[in-house]
Amino acid sequence: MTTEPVPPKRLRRGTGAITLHDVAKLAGVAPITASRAVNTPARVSEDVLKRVSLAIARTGYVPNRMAGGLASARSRLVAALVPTISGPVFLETVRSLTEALAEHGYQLMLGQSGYQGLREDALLEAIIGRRPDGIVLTGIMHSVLGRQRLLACGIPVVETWDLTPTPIDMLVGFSHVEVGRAVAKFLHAKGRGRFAVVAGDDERAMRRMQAFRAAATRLKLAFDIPVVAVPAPTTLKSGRDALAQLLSTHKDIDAVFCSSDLLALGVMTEARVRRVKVPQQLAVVGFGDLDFAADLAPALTTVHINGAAIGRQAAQFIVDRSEGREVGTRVVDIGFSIIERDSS
Amino acid sequence: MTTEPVPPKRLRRGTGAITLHDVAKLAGVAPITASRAVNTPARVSEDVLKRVSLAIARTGYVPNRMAGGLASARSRLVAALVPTISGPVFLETVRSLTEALAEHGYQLMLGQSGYQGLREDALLEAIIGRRPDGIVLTGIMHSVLGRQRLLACGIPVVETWDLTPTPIDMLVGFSHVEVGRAVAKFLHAKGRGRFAVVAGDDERAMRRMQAFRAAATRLKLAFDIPVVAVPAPTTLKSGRDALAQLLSTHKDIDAVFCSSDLLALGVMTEARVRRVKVPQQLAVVGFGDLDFAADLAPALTTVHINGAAIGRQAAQFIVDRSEGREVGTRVVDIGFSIIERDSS
DNA sequence: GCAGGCCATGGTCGCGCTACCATTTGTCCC
DNA sequence: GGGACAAATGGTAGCGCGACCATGGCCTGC
Repeated sequence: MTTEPVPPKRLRRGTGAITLHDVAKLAGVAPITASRAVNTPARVSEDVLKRVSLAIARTGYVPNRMAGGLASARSRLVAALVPTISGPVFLETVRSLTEALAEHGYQLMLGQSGYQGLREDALLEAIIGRRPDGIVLTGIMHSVLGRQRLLACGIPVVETWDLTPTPIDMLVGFSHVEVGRAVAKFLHAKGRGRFAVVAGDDERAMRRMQAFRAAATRLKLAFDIPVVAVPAPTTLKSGRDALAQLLSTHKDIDAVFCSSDLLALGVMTEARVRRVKVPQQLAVVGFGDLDFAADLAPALTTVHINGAAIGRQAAQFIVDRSEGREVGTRVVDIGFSIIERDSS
Repeated sequence: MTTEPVPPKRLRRGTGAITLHDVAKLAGVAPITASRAVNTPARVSEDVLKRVSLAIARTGYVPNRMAGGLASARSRLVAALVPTISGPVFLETVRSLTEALAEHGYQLMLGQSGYQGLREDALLEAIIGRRPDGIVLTGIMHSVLGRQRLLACGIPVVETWDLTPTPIDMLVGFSHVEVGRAVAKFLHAKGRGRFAVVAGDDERAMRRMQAFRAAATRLKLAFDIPVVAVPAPTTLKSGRDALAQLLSTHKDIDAVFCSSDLLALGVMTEARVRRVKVPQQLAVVGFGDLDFAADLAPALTTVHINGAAIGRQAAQFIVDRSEGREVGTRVVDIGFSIIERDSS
C-alpha cells in the first residue's frame, strides 16, 4: 500500500477564473505562446492564432490586466484629477479623454481633489499606488509638495486648461490672461465702457479677471471695475445674487464679464426680472460656451474653449509617451475664441 | 583563482521604485511585518510601527496596489458605466460615488457606454480585465449578452437610477412609472387638463412618459396627449424646438412635462420668446432638479431625485460586499419628490 | 511545573502575467 | 554543404505583494 506522496497542489486557490494557462493548455501551446497570440498576433503562426482564438472563445477568457500590468510595468490606467466632476466646465474634456483613451486600450481613473473629502496628499497616494501610465490634471493648481511628488515618481503628467510658464511635464491649455484681455477689447469695441466682473473664486477665473481689468485700464477706462467674487463651483444663483449686488452699488454698469456660462445665465435671469434689458442696457459675456449658451434668449456671447480637443490632445500625449514615442513639443496652446451672439 | 559562481541577480530590473522590501530592510524587519505595519497596524508592536513609519517617510514609499490586488484578489477598483458623462443628470451620482469610494480606499474607473466609440462588448472586456470589486451601472440597459457576461464573471453589480423587476444583482433607484403617474396627478390637481410631453428618447424617459399618459387617461383627460421625442442627451435647444413644434399643432396645451430640467429650460425660454406666459398659460415641469432649477425665473417645478444618495448607497453596497459583509436587502428605492415652484 | 493559549514576527509560496534568453526548425546564399 | 540568419516556440524567472502556516516567547491556570 503506497502512501499518497502528492502534495496538495495549489495551496492558495486562485479566483477560479480562467487564466492564460488554461487557454494555452486547451490550445495545446505553451502559456507564453498564448500570450503572444493575444498581444502580438503577428508573431505567431496562423495555426496557433486560430487555435488560441478558439480556446479563448470557448472559455470566455478575459486577460487579467492587473497581472499583466505588474509583469510589464505598464498599467494602461490613466488618472484624471478634477476639482469636482459636478462643475460642467471640464465635462467635455473628461468625456473626450475617456473616449480617446479607451480607443487605445487605456482606462480612466477619476479623482476629485477639491473640497475637503480627503487630503490632496491621500488622493495623490491612492493614485500613484495604482502606477498609472499618466496623470491628467484639469483645472488644478497643485501644491508645491504635490508637484514635487509627481515629479519624483516619474509618471507622465499633463496639465490642462491653463498655460503656465513652468509646467510639471506636458501641457494643453490656453492663456487666461489673453482671454481677459480679449474680452475687454471686445466689449470696448462694442462701445461699452463701464465694466463689471462676476467671477468664481478659483485661481484661473481670478487671472482672467485681473487681465480683464488691466486691459480695461489700458483702454483708458478709468472707471474702477467692480468685481463680485463668488464661490466655485459657480451657479446660476450666484450669478443672480451677484448682479443684484452689483446693481445696488453700481447702477451705471453697461457690461458684465462672467467667469462661467452658468453665472452669465444667472446674470441674464436677474437682469430680466429687474427689467434691465440685455443687451441694450447691459452686455453679458460668459465663459465656456456650454451647449445651452447658443440657444438662450438672448443667445449668450461667450468665450469658446474646445474642451474636447484638450481631452484628445492630453490622451495623445500620454499614449505616445507610454508607448515610447518621444513627444516633440510638450506644450500645446489650444486657443479660444469669442463667440459673438445677442447678449453683447 | 576561483571562478565567480554568483549568478547575475535581478535579471529583470524592476521599475527601480521603492518596494516594501526596501522599507522592511531599512526598518530592520521582515517584509511581511512591514506589510502588516502598513495594512493592519494594530497587529504589530509600537516599536515596529514606529520604525516602519519612519522608513516609509524616509523613502517616500507608496505601496503598489496592482501587486497587492493581484496577491489578494481584491483590486479596490470600482467601475462606473454611464451612457456619457456629458449629460448633467448622473453627475451628482458619479461625484458622490467617487467620493464615498475614495473614503474607503477604493478608486473609480469611468466607462462611457453610449454613442458608438467602441462596442459595449469591448468596453465590458476592458472593465472585467481589471477585475474590479464592483460595477455600477447608471442609466444603462444592458444587452442580454452583457447581462449574462456580468452575471458570469461574479463581480458585484449595482444598477442605479431605475427599479427593474429583474435586477442583475443589486439595485438603487426609483420607479419611473411612479414619477410619470405622480406628475400627471400633480398637474391635474393644479387644474390643468391639456397635457403634452417632451421627452428624450432613452428608455427610462419613455417609461415615465407612458405612465404619465396612462395616468392622464385614467383621470378622464380624454384629450390625446401629444409627445415630442428628442434625441438623448437632451439639450436646451431640443426643448425650444419641441415647444415650437407642439404649439404649431396643439395651440391649446396648458401643461408640459419635460424629461429633463434642461428641456424644461428650453421650453420656458421658447415660451417667453413667444409671449406664452408660464405658469399662467402653460405649466412646465422638469425632471432632475439640477441646481439651476430653483433659481430660474420663474423657478422650475420639477421632480427631485437625490442623485448623491444613489451614489453613496451604491458605494456602500459594493464596499460591504467586497469586505465580506452580506448585504441584507439588495434593492433600495430611493424615491423622488415633486418640488413645486413657480412654473406650475 | 507544564499544557494550552495568545501575541508578535517570520518564511514560503504563488496571484497571472510578461521580459528575457534559449532552442528548434526552416531558409537562404555563397 | 555548411554556416548565417530569421521565424516560431518554449523555459525560466520574476513583477511586488499578501495568504497561509510556522515559530518562539510570554502569560495564564491548575
